[in-house]
Amino acid sequence: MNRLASDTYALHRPELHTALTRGDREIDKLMQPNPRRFRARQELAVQGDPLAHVFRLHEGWCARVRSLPDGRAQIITVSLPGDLVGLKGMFLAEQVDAIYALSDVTALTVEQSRLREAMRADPDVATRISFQLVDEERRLHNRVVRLGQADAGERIAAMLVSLRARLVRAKLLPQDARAYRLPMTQVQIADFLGLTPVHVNRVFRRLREEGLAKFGSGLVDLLDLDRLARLALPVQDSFERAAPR
Amino acid sequence: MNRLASDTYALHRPELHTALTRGDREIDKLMQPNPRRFRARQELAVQGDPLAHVFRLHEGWCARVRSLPDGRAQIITVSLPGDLVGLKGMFLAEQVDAIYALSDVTALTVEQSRLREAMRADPDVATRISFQLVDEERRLHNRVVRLGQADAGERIAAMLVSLRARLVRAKLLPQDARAYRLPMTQVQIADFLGLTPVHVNRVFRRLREEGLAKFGSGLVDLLDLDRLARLALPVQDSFERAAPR
DNA sequence: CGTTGCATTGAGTGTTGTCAAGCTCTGTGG
DNA sequence: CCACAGAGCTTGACAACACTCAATGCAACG
Repeated sequence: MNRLASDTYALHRPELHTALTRGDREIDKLMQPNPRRFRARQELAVQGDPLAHVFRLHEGWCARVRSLPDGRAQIITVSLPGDLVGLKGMFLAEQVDAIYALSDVTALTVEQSRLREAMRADPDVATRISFQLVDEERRLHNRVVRLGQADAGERIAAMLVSLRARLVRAKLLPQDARAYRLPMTQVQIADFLGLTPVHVNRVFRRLREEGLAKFGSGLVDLLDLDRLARLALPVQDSFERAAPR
Repeated sequence: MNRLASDTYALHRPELHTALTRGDREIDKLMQPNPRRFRARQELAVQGDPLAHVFRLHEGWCARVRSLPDGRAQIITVSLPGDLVGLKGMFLAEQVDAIYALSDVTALTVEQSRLREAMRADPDVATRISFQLVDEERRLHNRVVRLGQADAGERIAAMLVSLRARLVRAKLLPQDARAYRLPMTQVQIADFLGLTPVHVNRVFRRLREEGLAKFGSGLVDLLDLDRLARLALPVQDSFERAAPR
């Protein structure tokens, strides 16, 4: 079954579409049949671990976390179902970050070496992998812009809006959905945005008071999506999206 | 002539070494023979431009800049001689950032379409390109950690130390060099680090007063490299480096 | 029912930003 | 040779956004 929706690659080079679609399918074929399961708070990969395989997230969210010796921590990226996780490890000798389950997770796995071989044998697989890397890079660029320039309100608005957009792209939310499950604590959100939990909480309150969004029990409701989107830095990521699946 | 030094890929998967070396050479063969020249402050690519080719920086530095409608700007990455610039454009439909010459620049170019074809035809080229993307991603991860967690002093120290390391890796500086040309104004440094120029200046003064570094006329001198490195967040990028060349 | 993790709020502090002025240096034109 | 303009650097005084510390409430869970 091809899980790739027709417009998943929209806004990217159309001439790559067929190669990407096929490459994606080929990668799925390489995956080991039995998915691995992790509970929330478990680590899919440990900081320092060489990490022998690549994951395709099936259910649940996970985060790449860098912990500093003094206790600070930064969540670098959040991965959603459909994303390929751990590609970087195919090329680098060390795993410098932990990969952490934000919720219960199921994921398919493939040996790094197998995927590397497939990449050499099949140009479509190579294209698909490069595409995933480029897409992550695009999101990281946006993230750098926001961490560098946005204040707390803008950061939070941007996060809420862009996660929603990714979920929609990944067909995990209907086009017009306004609420979604956000399986992150305020502490984790703070680590993601480079703020303190206390301040995240205050901004949440403000958004609530101004009728922009509602929070509670792992759910967000973006009451006024337009104003939130305007609050978020006008960073070009209306097409922020999860990896195709 | 193979400009690839033997240990350029050190700390990365050794089994990739030959593929990377050969892929790198093949990419060089695709480059158009006559280099393009840009003056400092000129744009190699304009925000919005579709950007038809990929650059290999030969001399000079350039920066990827995102400008916001309200006047804020963020320098997302800095590229040094040897780096491949504009790979992302091979996959994405729009150029959302400008690429800006920080100094006078000469660069070789290759048509995007040609490089894409080579990527499909030659697995080593694909490996080399994926490697470059992974390497950029690694640096972006470090950047996110610093923008999220580091204070002004840590950010500046990290920048000085890591640029030095990249120059050394690219063989543009001897292993033990302490001073180097930094072709960026304090305003540009501020935009790179997400600080204000005024504050950058204050931190520079502090570093000067404490005998950690000296600044002047486009030159930095890292007087006390050890202490600077300790000041910088202990982010694992002692192997921060420019792309191989 | 304690305990534990998470959310919430207040009061006070501090790092960084804002505004504004003056400085140095360089190049240019009178 | 001097006057001037412009770009970049430097500094001070003040304001603000975000952080720290601390306490409380509130679930979920053993």
